[in-house]
Amino acid sequence: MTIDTATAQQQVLDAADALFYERGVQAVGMDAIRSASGVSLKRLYQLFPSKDHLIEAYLDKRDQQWKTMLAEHVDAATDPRERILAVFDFLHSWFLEKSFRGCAFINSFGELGTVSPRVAELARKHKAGFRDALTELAAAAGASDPQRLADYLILLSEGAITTSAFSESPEPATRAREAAQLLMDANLPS
Amino acid sequence: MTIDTATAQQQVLDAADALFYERGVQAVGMDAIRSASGVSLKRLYQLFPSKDHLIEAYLDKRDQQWKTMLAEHVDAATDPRERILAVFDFLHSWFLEKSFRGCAFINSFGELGTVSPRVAELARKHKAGFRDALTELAAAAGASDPQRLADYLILLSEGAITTSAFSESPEPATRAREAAQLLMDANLPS
DNA sequence: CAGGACGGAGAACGAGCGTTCTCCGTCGAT
DNA sequence: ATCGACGGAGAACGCTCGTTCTCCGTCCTG
Repeated sequence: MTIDTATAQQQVLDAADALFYERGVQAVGMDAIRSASGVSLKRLYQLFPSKDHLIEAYLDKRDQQWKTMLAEHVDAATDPRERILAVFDFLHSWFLEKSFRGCAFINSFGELGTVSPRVAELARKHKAGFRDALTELAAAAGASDPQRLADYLILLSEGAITTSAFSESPEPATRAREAAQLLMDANLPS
Repeated sequence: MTIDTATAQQQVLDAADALFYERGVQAVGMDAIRSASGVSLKRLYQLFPSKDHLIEAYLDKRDQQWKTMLAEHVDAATDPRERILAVFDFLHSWFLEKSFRGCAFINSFGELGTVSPRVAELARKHKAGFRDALTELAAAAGASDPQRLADYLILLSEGAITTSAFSESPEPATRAREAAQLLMDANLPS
């Protein structure tokens, strides 16, 4: 049976996403992706000329997904402080996913950061995007030094992500939320 | 020339430590360790029966080293609050090392956490040790809920480690130190 | 001095990887 | 109905890896 290009691409990307995220990029072979996606190797290499291309597409997809889900949580709140706290509610719901295995960018960077400039760049871009979003939220909440508050929030978020991945518990998100509240008390007016 | 067992073991472990940490465990072959250590493959396998054993020894070494350096920084201070802040001074000096590449346990866990229970266990043990140390410091500082304060400090520390690894800057340590100070103001008496 | 245990250098082996190729069946165009 | 472009299944290729083996020189022991 022949599969049309768009859905084949989708199936490959979905399979790659699940496998790369669960086992790490290096531990997953192209054969495993072919089996999981049901797309033949030949077609797979027509869609993505090399494994590196597929890894990039995987990270791109993760970045977009992450941004979308974050925005959904944040935009559900209107009060500026609540919008900041929504970041940690987002993390909490993320940590509850059965497949949660930490941040794909941290993991990939740990694996390939020194050897693949492209992966390092994508990881940095992802984190920069997060920092920009937090800075904007901090500014909207009236922080006198939005970048500084954003940096604090980043530390809590990144810490929660890795701690939750290790402990296999969503609790770090609620702890981070508490700490964020205390830091906002110290860094926001009234 | 023949090398005595103890120094051969040391050379292998040093080479493995440098290479594993820099490039990740999976990306480094036994041949690279043999070249870097100057110990023949045969002897290498007498000292460490498999690569897995060597990885464990590498993580053990990192754990001990890390604990020792942390203790040195903390014990240089006497005031309980200063002893907590010394944790972040330690991180800062660590981040300044040219070879700094994030936390070896986070990196290894990202690579092998799902496939090697031994690595996962060692990583969890390392982090548990850090948490115990912070809890003790928080208790000594008179925190009403030492575990809670310790959890906040862990989030800041882990966040600083990964953020610094990404940004290749030691600044996250000073930001984490600031945030820790604010959180201590909110969680410690007087 | 003879024998043998040991270590070094690196070849060898079997497995797995990323990537390409072969073979064959299908299907649309003329 | 015939031809040709295309896709699927998976074999094949070249490489690298973890691990073992072979060969040879060295040095300690009697």
